[in-house]
Amino acid sequence: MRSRAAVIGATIDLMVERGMHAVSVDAIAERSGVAKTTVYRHWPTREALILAAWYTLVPEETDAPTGDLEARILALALGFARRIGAPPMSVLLPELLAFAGRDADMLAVYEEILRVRGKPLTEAVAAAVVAGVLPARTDVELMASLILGPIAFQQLIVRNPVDPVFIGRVVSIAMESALKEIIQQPRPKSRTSPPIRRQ
Amino acid sequence: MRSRAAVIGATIDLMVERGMHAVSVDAIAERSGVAKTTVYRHWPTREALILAAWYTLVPEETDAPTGDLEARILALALGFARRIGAPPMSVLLPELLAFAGRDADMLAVYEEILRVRGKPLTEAVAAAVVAGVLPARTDVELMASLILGPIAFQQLIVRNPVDPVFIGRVVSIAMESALKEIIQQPRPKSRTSPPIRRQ
DNA sequence: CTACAACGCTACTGCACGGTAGCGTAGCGT
DNA sequence: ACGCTACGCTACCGTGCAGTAGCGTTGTAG
Repeated sequence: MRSRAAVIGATIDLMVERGMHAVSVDAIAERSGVAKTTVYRHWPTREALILAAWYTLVPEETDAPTGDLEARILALALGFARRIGAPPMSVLLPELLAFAGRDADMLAVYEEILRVRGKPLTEAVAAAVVAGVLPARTDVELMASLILGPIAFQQLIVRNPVDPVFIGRVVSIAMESALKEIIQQPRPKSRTSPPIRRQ
Repeated sequence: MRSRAAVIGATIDLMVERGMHAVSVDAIAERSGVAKTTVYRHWPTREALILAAWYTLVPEETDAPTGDLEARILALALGFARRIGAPPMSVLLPELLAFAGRDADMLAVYEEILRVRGKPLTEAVAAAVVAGVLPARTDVELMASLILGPIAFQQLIVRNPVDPVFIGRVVSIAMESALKEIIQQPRPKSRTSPPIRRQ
C-alpha cells in the first residue's frame, strides 16, 4: 500500500504535462519509481487509475467565508478565480471538460468538481435573499452565472489571466443589478432549476 | 484533388465521434473511402491533416446584423450561443481548448475562432459608444465579457443548454448597467487591453 | 494515341502501448 | 522460524498505429 501515493502523484504530474489521453502506464511506472506490475496490482485498468487520480483532485467542501454579503461574495469569486486559474487545475480542467462529453465516469468527476466549486456562491446569494439583504425573488442561479460566467469566460475561454480588480467590478455590477431588482425570477414558471429548497 | 473534401469531412466526423486525439489515419481512410496512401499524398503527417481539418471549421467573418443597439447585441448573443451550443462545435470546442494549452498550432486555430466569434459584439458595443447610445467611457471589453461570459459559462462549463429567454435577460441586464454608467473604464490606466483604436 | 496526374491496393516496418505470467525478495508481525 | 503482504524485475503477447514502397488503374487533356 506504500506505493499508492507515488503512483497517483506521478499520474497527475503526467496528466498535466502531456494530457490525460497521452499518459501511459509505462510512463507512470517509470516516473513514480514503481514497477508496472505493482500498478496493476492496485488498479485493474489504466482507466481506473486515471479516474482514481482524478478523484484525489476533487476539492473538499469548504465553509463559506464570513463578513457582509458583498465581501463574502467577493471572497468566493476570488477563490473561484484562483482555483481555476492556477495549475494544475488551469491545465486539467479543459482536459476534463473535453472528456466529460464522451465518458460517463469523467462526467461524474467533472460535475462533482463543478458542484463543490459552484455551490458556496449560490448558497451565499440565497442566504442573502432569505435575510432580506437582496430583494425577494432575486434569481439566484442567474446571479451566480453573472458572477462566475465572466470570470470563467476570461480565465478558461479567452485564456486571459484575470486580476482582482476585474473580479471586483463584476461582483459590484451584479450586486447593483440585483439591488435594483433587475435580476428577478420570471413569474410562477420555474424556467431555470428551482433555486434551493431548504437549508 | 477530388478526394480532399472527403478526407477532411471524414476527419471532422471522427473528431466529433471519438475526440481528436483518437482519430487514426486508418480510420479516416476507411470512413472517407479514400486509400490511406492518398491521404499521405495530400498531407505529410497526421497532425497536418488534423490541423487542416480544423482550419475548415474556422467561421468566416460575418457582417453585423442591423436594427437598434439592443436588438443587434441580442442577435449577436443568440448567434454566439447557437454556434457554440450545437454540434459539431459544442463537442469540438472543449477538445480544441484542451489542446490549445499544449500545442502552438492548435492555440492559433483556437484564437482565430475566438477572434472571429467575439469581434462582432465588441465592435457593436464600441460603435454604440461612439454613436452616443451608450455612455462615454463604457468599458467595451468588460461589457462583452458580461454578455458572452454567462452564456459560455452555462453552455460550455455547466453544460446546460441555454434558452433565448436567459440570453435576453443577460443582455438587458448588461444594457441597463451600461446605461446607468456602472460599466465604466477605470481612469487613465488601461487596465484591460485598450478597447479598439480606429475602425 | 499518348502522357500525365490522381488515385487504389497490398504489403510491409517499426514502435508504443495495455495487460499478463512467472518468479524472486524485503519487511514485518507472531 | 513461519507465513503473509507488498513489491520488484524480466519477459512476453497482441494490437493498433504512423508512415512507406511498389505497382497497377482510371480519367482526362493535348
